[in-house]
Amino acid sequence: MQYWLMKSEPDEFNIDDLKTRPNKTEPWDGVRNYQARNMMRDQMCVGDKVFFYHSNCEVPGIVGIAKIASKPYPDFTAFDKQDKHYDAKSDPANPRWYLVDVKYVKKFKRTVSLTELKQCEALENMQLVRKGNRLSVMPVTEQQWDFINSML
DNA sequence: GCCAACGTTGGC
DNA sequence: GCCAACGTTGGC
Repeated sequence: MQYWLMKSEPDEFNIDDLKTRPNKTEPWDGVRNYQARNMMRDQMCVGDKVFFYHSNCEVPGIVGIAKIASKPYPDFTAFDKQDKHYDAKSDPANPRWYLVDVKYVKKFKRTVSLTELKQCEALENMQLVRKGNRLSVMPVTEQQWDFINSML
């Protein structure tokens, strides 16, 4: 089993939205970055655990835990002309973009803020705290996972 | 294959 | 709202 961190802008889709979805599950659509896609398409397995991260907001940070709830499958929003994430170059016969379903596990009692994460020596190699990092999906090591859970 | 121009992300 | 960092595009 692997661990991940996935970012979402809370104005668009936050952890409470995930919790109130049918079956507490939502397709993680709209990722249009190849590195992030490769991780979802090639590495994610059902049952992998995910830190749910709120970005581009008042207090950016990790707000809870989710898990991977489906195998990777083509991102259907790329085929929908009405959709904000429509991509004419994604051919349904040979899809360019993939996603997985993500299911709610729990919300932390408090947000573990980015500021706080940056202050931890144990996390200095984490991609998230590196300058200029813009990846919306990234791997987390078991050590990092355990450490962050111990910060609560 | 280089690289300038442009668009996006996301912290602050 | 600003802007640094980074990814993508497209001319050459």
